[in-house]
Amino acid sequence: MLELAILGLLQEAPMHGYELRKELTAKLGAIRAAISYGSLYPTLRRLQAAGLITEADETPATDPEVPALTSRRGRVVYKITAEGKERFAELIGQAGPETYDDTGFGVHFAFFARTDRATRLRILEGRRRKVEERREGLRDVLGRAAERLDAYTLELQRHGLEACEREVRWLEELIANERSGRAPAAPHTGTAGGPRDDTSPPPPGESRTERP
Amino acid sequence: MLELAILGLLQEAPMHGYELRKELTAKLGAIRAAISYGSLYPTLRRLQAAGLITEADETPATDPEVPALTSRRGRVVYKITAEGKERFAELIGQAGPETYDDTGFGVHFAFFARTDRATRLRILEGRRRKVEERREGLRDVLGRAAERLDAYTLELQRHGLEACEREVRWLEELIANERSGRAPAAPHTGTAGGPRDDTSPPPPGESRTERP
DNA sequence: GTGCGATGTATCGGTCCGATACATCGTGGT
DNA sequence: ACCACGATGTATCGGACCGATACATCGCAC
Repeated sequence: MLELAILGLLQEAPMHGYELRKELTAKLGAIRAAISYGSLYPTLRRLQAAGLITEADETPATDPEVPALTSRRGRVVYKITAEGKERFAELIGQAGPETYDDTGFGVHFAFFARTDRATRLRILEGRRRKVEERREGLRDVLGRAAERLDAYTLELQRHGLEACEREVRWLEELIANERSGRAPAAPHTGTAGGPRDDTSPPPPGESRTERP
Repeated sequence: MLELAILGLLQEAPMHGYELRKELTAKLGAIRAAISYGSLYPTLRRLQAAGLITEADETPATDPEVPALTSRRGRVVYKITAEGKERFAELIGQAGPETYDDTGFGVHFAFFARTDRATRLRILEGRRRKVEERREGLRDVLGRAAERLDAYTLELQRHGLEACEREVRWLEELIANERSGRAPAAPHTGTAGGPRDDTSPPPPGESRTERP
């Protein structure tokens, strides 16, 4: 998942590790706490070894009025390669079970602006299915095993069940929006390249949120 | 976290790995998907090496009318030791940052019936603080960086924000209940030993649920 | 009698986290 | 003039947990 997220972010602008972490934390703040360096740096090196990203020379075109202090100390700025973009497209569209779990779905959703509607619908529906299964599991436990469980455990299940129900409702709204062309897709202002699809009118006034 | 959960469950009854997994999945179904064998079995062996659990002879007193087929093939039934109980008490009451993250809090909460009210309150409040911080972070992003983010990312943050708000409300109810002595603590019917505290009247008619 | 799904134990590689270490930059205090 | 401190920045190590996989037996239905 980290790989997908890094590739996605680097498509917006070249960045060094520290910056990547901050952006990632902001973008995925609803999903996970904060990305750790212990996974970030090794992944960066793996990606570079695979030719999906390369080191860019500092001062990435932006802010050229302070060119004097080029390559500020040890910073390593990465940028995505053509292979990296291909890989991203492959990853963002792929449908494995992990695409639908909490983290996987969250990351995919965060980069929905870089996919086409068909993919978005497929992922939204896969996620809905998964959450519905979880919901049924919880209902089962609450129904069949209720007397075996203590009140706190029961309360936990009830809370989880409600969260599932809420998320299913949220997903259904999103699915309906996609189907009717009213997707909240504000075609990103990034460094171009993204599939940027169909007409995409104003975002839904409704809001529900996700916190897997 | 797995260690705490295993120790907690084995306090209710001796069990073998497969059973442990099923019970764990039922009890923690609101928190996490399913505990994997890849972590369960190694943890079991670690716990045994540390003297916190031991192998029990099959046919654990229950169901003595079918004693003929004792030790059904390769099953290894574990039971908790006195040291294990001590360790559990230590773990359930301890307050680290990970006690308040999604998984950690969930596991602690699932075993709330085995702690005292003061500990429950401390954990509930720690969790509330953590969720409030997350909530503030999301509000910040939504406020300050809104125009930099695409509509999907924004929608994700909104969903996350609502989930945080809901959880804080839920936690506040639980805290109020604990304070007023109306905790949903149905002293477990397990194999005794648990701290089983104060008077604990009927569970709250209210229900919210948690799904970290 | 035989095939198949549930029961059951076990290992391996991989991903990610948390702690830790270390160095530099810019700013404010004294 | 000095320096302390917090933000910036890169890096590694051990550990927790997952997903895939392998393998064997039990009990039941056909």
